[in-house]
Amino acid sequence: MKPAPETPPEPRNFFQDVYEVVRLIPPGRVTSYGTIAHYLGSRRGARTVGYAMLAAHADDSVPAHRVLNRLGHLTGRLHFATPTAMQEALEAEGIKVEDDRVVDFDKLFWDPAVELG
DNA sequence: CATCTGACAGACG
DNA sequence: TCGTCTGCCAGAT
Repeated sequence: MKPAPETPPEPRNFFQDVYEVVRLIPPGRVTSYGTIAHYLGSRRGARTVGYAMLAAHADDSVPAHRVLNRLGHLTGRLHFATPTAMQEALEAEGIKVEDDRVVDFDKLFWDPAVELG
């Protein structure tokens, strides 16, 4: 048995975990920060998920444009290359966006806890 | 080394 | 019903 002086119960990389889940979001579908946080075990860690998305910019394989807040608003659109990049990326997948909000957000919602098991 | 901020969400008065 | 505060985690100053 190792003393594990600096090893928390589960040192899982939150960011890395977030990236994997986001990568699993199928085209034409969307999810929310809170849902991902909840799926990862941090119920109130939605904020950190948003922060992870910010860092995800360095990774093209992470479709950050499919992650919105719980209201279906494009909260992170200002963080993209251009203010309209996020909306255009969504529309390119067949998702309608009106007034910075995803239309039929409920129907397009993708819940990892349900879709993945 | 201490403090604040940030792409959120839920609880409380 | 609305406004305000706390919780979460990592990075920046």
